[in-house]
Amino acid sequence: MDDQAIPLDAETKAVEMPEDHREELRLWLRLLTCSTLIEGEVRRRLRERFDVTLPRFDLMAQLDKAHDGMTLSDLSKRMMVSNGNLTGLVDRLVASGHVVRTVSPTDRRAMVISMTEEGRTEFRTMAGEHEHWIADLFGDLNAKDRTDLMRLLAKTKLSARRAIKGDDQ
Amino acid sequence: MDDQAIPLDAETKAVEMPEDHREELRLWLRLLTCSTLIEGEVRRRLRERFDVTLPRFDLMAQLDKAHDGMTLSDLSKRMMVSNGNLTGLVDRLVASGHVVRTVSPTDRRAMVISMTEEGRTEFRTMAGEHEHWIADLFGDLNAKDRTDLMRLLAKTKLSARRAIKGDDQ
DNA sequence: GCTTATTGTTTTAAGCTTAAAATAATTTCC
DNA sequence: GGAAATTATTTTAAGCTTAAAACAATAAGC
Repeated sequence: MDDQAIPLDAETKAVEMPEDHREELRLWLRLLTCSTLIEGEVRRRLRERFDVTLPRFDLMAQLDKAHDGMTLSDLSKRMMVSNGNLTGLVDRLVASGHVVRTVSPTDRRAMVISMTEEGRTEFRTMAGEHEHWIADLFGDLNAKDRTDLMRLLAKTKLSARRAIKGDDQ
Repeated sequence: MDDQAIPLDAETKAVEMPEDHREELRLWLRLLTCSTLIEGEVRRRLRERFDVTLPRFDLMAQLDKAHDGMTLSDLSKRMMVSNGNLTGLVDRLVASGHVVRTVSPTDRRAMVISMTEEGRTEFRTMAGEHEHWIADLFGDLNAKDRTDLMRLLAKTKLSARRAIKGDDQ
């Protein structure tokens, strides 16, 4: 009866009442929606305009930054995908002539993946347009919005990493 | 030679120089990283803890909100995935006893998907833990951070929708 | 009522993704 | 130098995802 009348301090409340985390849930759903929405559109345009998939574009984006190629493991870490996934992805990019596989001169287990000349040229064209798409998709955010969002996402990333790191050791 | 010495006003600059959109690009990559990081962890925990996949969890989350079931098309719109995708997803959830298919009484083309009693019970357990995971993952954000991020993501979502709507009509 | 267009779903083919197991080469440690 | 552990990659099996085509039922326009 008196539940609502008795004021509780934050500590007591945290211990005695089941906490309400709906706000965080809504935040997560909104973050996911934004991400899904933009990613889907980028996928659609990459296919429509260049007949390329997002994973292939992402892989080439990594290779474009590294001048002397990268090993599968490096790519795997950077792209946050499994090694097995990359095997097939690289197969298809080799078949289409965008990248080549070479055995590492220093480690015979490792494969070094590098872009071909044509792959690089084609990627740069795609990347140029891609940058404009992103600018357009984020076009209604002003300079302050962008700075604030950047900072908050950085904080979110750290928070998530902290939660992930801590959960099994 | 004098390029750097001549000051240009914003308008002139915008027209004559290739614009630099690296900031928006970094913003997008950071948004995507956050989303991927959290989503990956949620997937991992759902599998580990309940042996369920994220798409199945998401589908059940939609059904849990709608008391009298939903048609495939409704689910497709809400979940932002293709119809064909849902066919297989529902197949598997029917096989595991979480949901049932019934033909719509008003439209013989439409299938109404609804949760079974056991499916609902199991989902609520999962949803309860899931909410805590999210609260933990976002745990380092204070109340103001959350409000600000919520607002900025809403703005981003609108901006993206505007850009998507406008691009082919 | 009949034709046409629309809507709802499934099928198909291709590609993406993962975890787990298998394979191969290197490094570490006696 | 040889056994054991680690590291790099591939294979496998299962599931997710999409676009496009096929199919089925309903709605709209005459």
